[in-house]
Amino acid sequence: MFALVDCNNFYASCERVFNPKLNNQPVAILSNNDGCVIARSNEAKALGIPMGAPAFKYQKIFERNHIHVFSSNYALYGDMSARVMNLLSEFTPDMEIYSIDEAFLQFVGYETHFDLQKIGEQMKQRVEKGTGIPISIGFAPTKALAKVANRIAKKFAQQTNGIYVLQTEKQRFKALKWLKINDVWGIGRQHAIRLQKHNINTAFDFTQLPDDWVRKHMTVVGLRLKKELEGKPSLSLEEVANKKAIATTRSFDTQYEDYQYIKERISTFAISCGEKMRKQNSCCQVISVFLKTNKFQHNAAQYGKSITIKTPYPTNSSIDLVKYAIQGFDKIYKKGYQYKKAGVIVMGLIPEENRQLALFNQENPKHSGLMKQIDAINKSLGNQKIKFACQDLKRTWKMRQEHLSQRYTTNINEIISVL
DNA sequence: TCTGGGGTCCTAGGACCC
DNA sequence: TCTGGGGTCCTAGGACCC
Repeated sequence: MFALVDCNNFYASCERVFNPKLNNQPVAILSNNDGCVIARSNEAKALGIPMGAPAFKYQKIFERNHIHVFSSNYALYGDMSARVMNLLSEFTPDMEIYSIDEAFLQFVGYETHFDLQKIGEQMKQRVEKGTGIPISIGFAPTKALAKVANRIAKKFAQQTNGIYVLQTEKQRFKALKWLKINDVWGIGRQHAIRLQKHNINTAFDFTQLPDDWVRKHMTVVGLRLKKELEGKPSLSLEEVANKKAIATTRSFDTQYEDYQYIKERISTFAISCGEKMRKQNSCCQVISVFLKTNKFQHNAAQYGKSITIKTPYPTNSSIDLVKYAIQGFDKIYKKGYQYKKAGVIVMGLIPEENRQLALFNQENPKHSGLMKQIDAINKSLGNQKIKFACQDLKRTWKMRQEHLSQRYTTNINEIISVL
């Protein structure tokens, strides 16, 4: 059996742990740059704040309804997530951290020997007592059905108390007939539209389609999903943690045309990718750079391009990354456009220790030691203490974060105080 | 004025190999 | 008349997730 554990309104719950006044109050969390709403408490959902709502359009509604608005505080959410995951891992060695607020747990052989409902109650208690974060749990024979069970646990929290075990065929039929097709995990907007055209309106309808049709229109991904919903496990637990691609991309505070400005941003993004790679001991073999104008500015000239560059040898040296990123940038930058967003993505990641050496092109052997020192200093003295000369040394680029809460759990100066 | 960021997987098609 | 067969690797683009 699989369990899908999901933190309820995770970001909003994190804010509430350290600010109990927010309990039973509407809370909304904004994306980077305070752009749009990416998380809502139940109260905020009830007030009709949709996911992805642009903050500036909803300003009045926030005020009128006394909605507590926060900027994203990833230092806090990331740390709280690690605590939740840590507690969950006490219950089984087989765990896949699926996202910042979700994990799949596998219980092999438990169904005959243990009462899953009881285990669920223990997990819930442990996490809520240990972190203050409320969770919902769905148990089922496959991952996709565990997702369904979790949805039921949450939707009917009054009856389920946040835990639902989906085990019998009767339960499965009932659940699939209840679940709308566009709410199925793995069915996005495009597929939902096509399926609805064919009069497929529930998860159950979907499982009645012929395999060939699903395979043809939705590839093996769709077919696997169908099997999963039928109760035949087709997705396994994926415990490996290392990422296959790493990205640093940002929207700018406003539009920029200036070559030097954007070049500095690209350099900083490349350096950030280097830091992230070194953290997981990876090197990249490919680096990709993109930039684009503001797609919402309909009367302005639009331009967007990306370019992919192979590095001559696998690297995670910020010095090299900046060099190749700028080479790419020079090729795609065009004068005369108002740029709003850019990014650097590194791909083809391989473990640092077994990289293939090149015959003629070698990484400067001094880089690796240098990077280690820079990382160590930045870690102990604060991020960005050491910058590269290609970065803006005077101005510190800042995201708009007007409603940021404290880093209660990761910074000693911002620890909660009791008066 | 203001509209996020970071991921995964799959397929088709082209270039290339023997 | 008939012009092979079996691969790999890479990339762009599309779908999806949180």
